[in-house]
Amino acid sequence: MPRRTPNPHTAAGERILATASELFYERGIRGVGVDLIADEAGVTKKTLYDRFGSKDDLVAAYLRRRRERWVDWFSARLAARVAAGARPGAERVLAALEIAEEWAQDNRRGCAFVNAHAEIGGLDHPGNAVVLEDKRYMLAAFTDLLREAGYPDAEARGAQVHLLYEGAIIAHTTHAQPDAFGTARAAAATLLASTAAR
Amino acid sequence: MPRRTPNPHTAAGERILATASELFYERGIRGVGVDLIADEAGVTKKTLYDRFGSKDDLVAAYLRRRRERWVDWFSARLAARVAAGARPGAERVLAALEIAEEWAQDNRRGCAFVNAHAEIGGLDHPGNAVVLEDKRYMLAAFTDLLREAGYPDAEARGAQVHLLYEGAIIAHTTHAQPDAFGTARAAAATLLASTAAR
DNA sequence: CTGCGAGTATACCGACCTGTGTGGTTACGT
DNA sequence: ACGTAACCACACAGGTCGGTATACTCGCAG
Repeated sequence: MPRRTPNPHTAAGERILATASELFYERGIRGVGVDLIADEAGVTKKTLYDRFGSKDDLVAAYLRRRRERWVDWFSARLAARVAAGARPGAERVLAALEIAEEWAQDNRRGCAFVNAHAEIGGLDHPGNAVVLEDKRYMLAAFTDLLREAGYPDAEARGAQVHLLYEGAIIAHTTHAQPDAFGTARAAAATLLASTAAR
Repeated sequence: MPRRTPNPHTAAGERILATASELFYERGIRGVGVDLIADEAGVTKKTLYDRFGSKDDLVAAYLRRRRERWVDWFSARLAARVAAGARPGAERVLAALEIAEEWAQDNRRGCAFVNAHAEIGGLDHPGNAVVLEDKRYMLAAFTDLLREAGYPDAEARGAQVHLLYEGAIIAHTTHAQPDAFGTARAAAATLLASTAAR
């Protein structure tokens, strides 16, 4: 066989992915058909299938793209805070949670990976790996921030902060708590102060 | 008008709701058609629409049923722990998190309300109210547990524990953390000890 | 015994779904 | 100038979606 899915990185492929990304996030994966995506992208279904092979693969590409964007944006934003004087440890963790809140303001449908995981039934879906990748990345981000500050229990505390982060996204998106990220930051501050005071 | 959706509480209606509840949770709301539900319940589509009016209303009924079941099970389980000697405050909060973990073991697709919220696009969907209801209930459950123990900052600490609870469910179902609920309990213990020690 | 609600079976509707196929056109590199 | 990749337009397949319609049977309470 030549190539199963040749190379999506063409002008039309880019448009398809951009369109699909917005539609998938806004209306849900199952709520969007490939016809609509092709139409909105100004492309025929033929081209879509030539570029991406299947809807499932397009979904996986969407998740990868979204993850890429988030990682770039998040790390750049965090680096800026570091450059602006955020000291290692608690200060940087709280900054990370502030950045997450900032992002959540513009993404009212919540975490794309949680949503995708909810919509994707089968475990064999090519998108599931990306979902897990994202969650593990954020977990590692928090533990790394604590480890670099010399916290002896960076693993444990990082995991705890990670739960606060995930919970805040849910509580924010479902409107369960009006100031979910503020709550998360308060909790994180207490947790990290408790360690530092030891 | 006589009655928009007459009365779902008939023998067939019960079978429909039971079948729909399992299918909706296991395969996702959008992943299940009304034809399948009717078939599995041994009922015609006519009957299904006579009982529930629309798929959206059936979805709302599913969420209400699921919430009812969870509230009953959770509160009974918690009452048993109280009867077994769990003291007010941290002990009961940790017990609640243990109960949630127990429940999560048997519900591998995670929180039905989070999943539903992810699948339901429009804010006008009759199921959205139930989702919010559940989240607010669990938030109140934690704050109540702390208030009854005389915590001065029951509101704030309860909200923080609620985030840990929501985060643990996400981290557990996405396999982001192997022992998400253990992590949540450790964090909750630290938070509540921090208050008590003050 | 009669009236009625509940449920049955079957067929249908228009719209939508993912995916495939056949051709024709444009643009670009060699 | 020629080949090739990318793209277009159009049509179609086979199936599912939510929802409706007609007409029949059954059990039971008045």
